[in-house]
Amino acid sequence: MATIYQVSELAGVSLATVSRVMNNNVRVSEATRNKVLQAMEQLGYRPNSIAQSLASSRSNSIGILVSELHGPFYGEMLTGIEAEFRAAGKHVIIAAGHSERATEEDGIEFLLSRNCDALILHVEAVSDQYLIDLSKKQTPFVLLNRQITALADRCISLDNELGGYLATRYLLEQGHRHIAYIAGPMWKTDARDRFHGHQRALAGYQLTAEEALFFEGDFRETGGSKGLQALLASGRPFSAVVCANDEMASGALTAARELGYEVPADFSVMGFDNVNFAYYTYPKLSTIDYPVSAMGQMAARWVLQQVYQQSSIEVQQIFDPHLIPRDSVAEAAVT
Amino acid sequence: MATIYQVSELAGVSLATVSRVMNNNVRVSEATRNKVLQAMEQLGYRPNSIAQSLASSRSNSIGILVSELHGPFYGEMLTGIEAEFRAAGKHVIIAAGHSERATEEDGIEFLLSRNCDALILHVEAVSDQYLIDLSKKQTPFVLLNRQITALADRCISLDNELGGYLATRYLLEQGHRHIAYIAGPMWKTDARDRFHGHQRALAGYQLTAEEALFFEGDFRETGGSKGLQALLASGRPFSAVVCANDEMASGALTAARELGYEVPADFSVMGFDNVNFAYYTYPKLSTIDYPVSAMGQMAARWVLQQVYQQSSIEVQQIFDPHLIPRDSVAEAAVT
DNA sequence: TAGTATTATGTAAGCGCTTTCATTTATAGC
DNA sequence: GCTATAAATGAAAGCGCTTACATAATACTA
Repeated sequence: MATIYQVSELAGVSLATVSRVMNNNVRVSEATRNKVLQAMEQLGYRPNSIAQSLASSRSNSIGILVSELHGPFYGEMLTGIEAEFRAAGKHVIIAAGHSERATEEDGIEFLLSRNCDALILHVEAVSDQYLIDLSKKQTPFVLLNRQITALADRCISLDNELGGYLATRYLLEQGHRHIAYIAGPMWKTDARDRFHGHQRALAGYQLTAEEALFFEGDFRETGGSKGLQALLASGRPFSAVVCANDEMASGALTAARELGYEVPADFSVMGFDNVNFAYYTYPKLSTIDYPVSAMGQMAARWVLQQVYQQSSIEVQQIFDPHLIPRDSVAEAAVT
Repeated sequence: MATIYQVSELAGVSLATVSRVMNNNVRVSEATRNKVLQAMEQLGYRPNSIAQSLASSRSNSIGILVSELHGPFYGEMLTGIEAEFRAAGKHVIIAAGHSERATEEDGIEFLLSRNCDALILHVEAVSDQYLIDLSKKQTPFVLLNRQITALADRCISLDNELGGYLATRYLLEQGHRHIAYIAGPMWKTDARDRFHGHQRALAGYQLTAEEALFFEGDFRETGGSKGLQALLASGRPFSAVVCANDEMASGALTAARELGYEVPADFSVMGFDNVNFAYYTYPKLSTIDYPVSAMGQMAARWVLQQVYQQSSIEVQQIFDPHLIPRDSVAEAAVT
């Protein structure tokens, strides 16, 4: 591989000049620039990004930590991130945290050791304090899908409360008055926020959430099926159930079918997230869209703006979810 | 950040010695090693991987090019790859090729410019010749899910023909004799191979594929629904349809329902790939499992073995698919 | 115990760039 | 035409490591 030195020789200029041409430094005359460009072409020169990084103390790499690389969610996020950085000539190093504290901390440590210029973190298990401490170190980072007051300016998240509100309001508008709720693990902020939105929507109709119609699930399919069974077993009538995510909604759908109920004829089901398979369930799941790709892209922009000084870029920190009506919700029968 | 120099000062040894303890070079006495380790600890020293790379001309990074980062397929693959490399202290740089020639070549160029030690490529649009040319350059690479004779030793792929065979044989075993086929784009090798497997299975029962019961789809949902409509319109009776992938199978399922047919009562449907949502369709899709995560892992091992000389590692190049029976296939009614 | 083979450590030359500072060359002002 | 100023280029010092090669310390042999 040709080096900058060979280019400089062939072009008959100094190293420094070649470097200037590469970095589009203004201080090069047209004539020289052309000579250099031609020499590069001729040698098939490609800069050594490692050497560039060492000399400039910038790796042009951004570390991404997500919980999983598979699954319907993170792929979308990565897509948004990668596209944005690729266009900017930066590259992305990925690591998986598997929602476990030790693995997440490990992953961050790993990315840091890779000299990333910045980090985009989607972490669940690590403590707020850990992140606050991390923020005092060198490497800047953004947090996706997490709100920490002390770090508010580096958080990009969804208005989960609004999403919860929209889901339940939709059901109310369809005439439902007895609405069951299958929540996520309530120690997770987003699970709590979604439920609060649910409560607010009910309050708008002078209703409150009934204790007997609440089930705390685990954001997985089994949580949804267990939840539906528990709800049914409670004996309290309901005409709709909102699930705090699509996995649980899918579980509820399956359980309903197995128990001989028909959705949405017997009761309606709402999901949350609009993951890819929500479209493949039967009936197709009505849900709340989580604009995860856009949020990933925005995280990338935050980095571009804060770390690489691309100041023209606008950053939006809070995203709004919106309703995706499909087939799993119907109007309530008039009682 | 502390440098190796500061460590060496604190420990009272030379640069070289510190470097040796880092690289676990044997030629260091216990006493010195401990002194150095302690100094590192004390300074919170972390080696600068960029400088290491420049000096050793090894970046410890592996470039991954996949078609998409989202979707049910590539995430699994990346999971397998990342886990393997992470454990080996290597890192992964990802880029998306979007199944377009220019973007794929671009992506490869990009990864190359990042000084990757090796590449793992899942490319569809780039020509065989391009890859053969690439193989003559410095950077080694493995090909996932692609067979090129001239590059056989760096191909890791699924036995698609076998998969196609298994799918159809299963249907035959269930008593089906009139089996329709919705293929992928026949210019793609895997689509062709799967179809050949189908033919071989039929031949085993002294049957041949009927022209009228063949439809060339596009591996997408719409291809499946259009395909089913065309098949139905042909007027030829069939009791089962095998789709060359799960997306098309899902499309067929939806179309069947919309046209008033019931699966598997009216006819059975087979998919291929076993992507995550295959479990969420109704009825749950019987399909052929594509061990994509294992294959990703194997690609990573190939790299570890070939590029980083971890010779103890075994590499398997051809993977076998296997049958996943679920609910979309039933026994054929006796005629 | 001298002489040799080993083993442990140090010295210093890069790796391929960026960037500061100094120098040369062109442009302008009078 | 000569100085003052700006623009273009060059020289060279790193960036933080690895790795020959040289040297010093220790162990082994006869």
